[in-house]
Amino acid sequence: MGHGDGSGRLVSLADADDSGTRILHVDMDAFYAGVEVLDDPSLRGLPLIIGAPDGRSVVSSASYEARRYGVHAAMPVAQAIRLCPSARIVMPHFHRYQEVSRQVMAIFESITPLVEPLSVDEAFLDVQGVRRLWGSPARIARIIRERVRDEVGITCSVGVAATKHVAKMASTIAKPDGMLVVAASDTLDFLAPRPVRAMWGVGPKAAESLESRGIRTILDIRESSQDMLDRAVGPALGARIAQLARGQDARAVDTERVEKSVGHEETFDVDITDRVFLRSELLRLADRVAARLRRAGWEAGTVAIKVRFDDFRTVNRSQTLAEPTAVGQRIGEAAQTLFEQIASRDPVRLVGVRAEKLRPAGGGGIALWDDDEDWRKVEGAVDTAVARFGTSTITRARHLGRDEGRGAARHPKARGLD
DNA sequence: TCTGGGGTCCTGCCTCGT
DNA sequence: TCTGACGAGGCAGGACCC
Repeated sequence: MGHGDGSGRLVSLADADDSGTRILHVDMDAFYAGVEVLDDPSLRGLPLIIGAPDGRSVVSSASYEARRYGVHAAMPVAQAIRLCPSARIVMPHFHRYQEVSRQVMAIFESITPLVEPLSVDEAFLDVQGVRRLWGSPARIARIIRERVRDEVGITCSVGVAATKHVAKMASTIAKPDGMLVVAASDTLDFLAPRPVRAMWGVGPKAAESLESRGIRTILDIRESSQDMLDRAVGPALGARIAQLARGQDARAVDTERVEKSVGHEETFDVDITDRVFLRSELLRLADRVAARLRRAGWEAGTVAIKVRFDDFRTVNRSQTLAEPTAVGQRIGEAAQTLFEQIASRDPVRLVGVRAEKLRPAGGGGIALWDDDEDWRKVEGAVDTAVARFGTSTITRARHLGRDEGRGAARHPKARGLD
């Protein structure tokens, strides 16, 4: 287990017992704020709020200096400014965060091929198979922390444990800039005193329901009947937390997670009653969704919309399409039809469009590859597609088969590009 | 006081086919 | 032909995560 090192950080001792561990959870510290400091060192040590200063935006990330004032992610920026008037407000630079994220993930992948990114700023690593190469899991965790700091310039926290759930909890406790190793034999003692809310998957509602029944710690979960847990949080979550509380978590590090839906939504600066404008916004969002689908080589089987009214009431509508599609116009028309089915004419603060039930594109079209071997599917003929993107950026083009998505038949115009 | 945007998963209800 | 049971799948809402 770990200890405080006097700086407020939690760092496991060099000879910490890591027996029975194989999973690392690595989490960047206040990632967006860290990247902003990296790019502008004059911000170091200042309370930073990452988020748009106007409109209805919320805090995307806050530096630890700002967090001391009670500022946290998802809080309205206006409220954050009231709590910490001296904070510097920085507009988010999401592309830059993606870029730094790729650097960090590349370090992980240079250590082990078993990397499961959870988001831009965190990942699970399974290091069982690379121990002979790099050493014990705790040693690998130290190497990663050093390399991320030295090669990228930001800090991260690492949890080392036998399971994903415990590794995740350990990294949270170790934050910021810390590391916590939980040997397999220490798992139950580590979990026992923690509040139920600390478990991954237990949010405010589930925690409230458990606490109202006197279940406050993970030990309480362990000592509760399955029936009681099921009544509190439902059978699925009840079964899961019962297992996790006993340190049982068989989930492997999954390197091949596939997207199940793709969507875009937008909150307006002011609430909108103009139906024509709202319909055009749905079409615009549908175009963006469709473009992403085509880039990824997917088609949508279902289109869903989300409408949030001025009183924050949220309505979802979805429709399964007769034919899957990645065409913006068709997704947009489906979205508009769903929108018309909503009777309320109250002012709208948000609309969203989501493509669900994704499947590989197989309805024909053209696949175009670029220099980076990224490919996108384009509707229409090769002539139009190649002319649209220019031969300088296209290295290969191929007809997509109707059934298999990437059929082999080649258009004469694609010859020479392949 | 004000509540983003991108997702996943679960639950309950309903319809439909067998 | 009618009826009830049952499972599958569609749909809506909500909790949760970063």
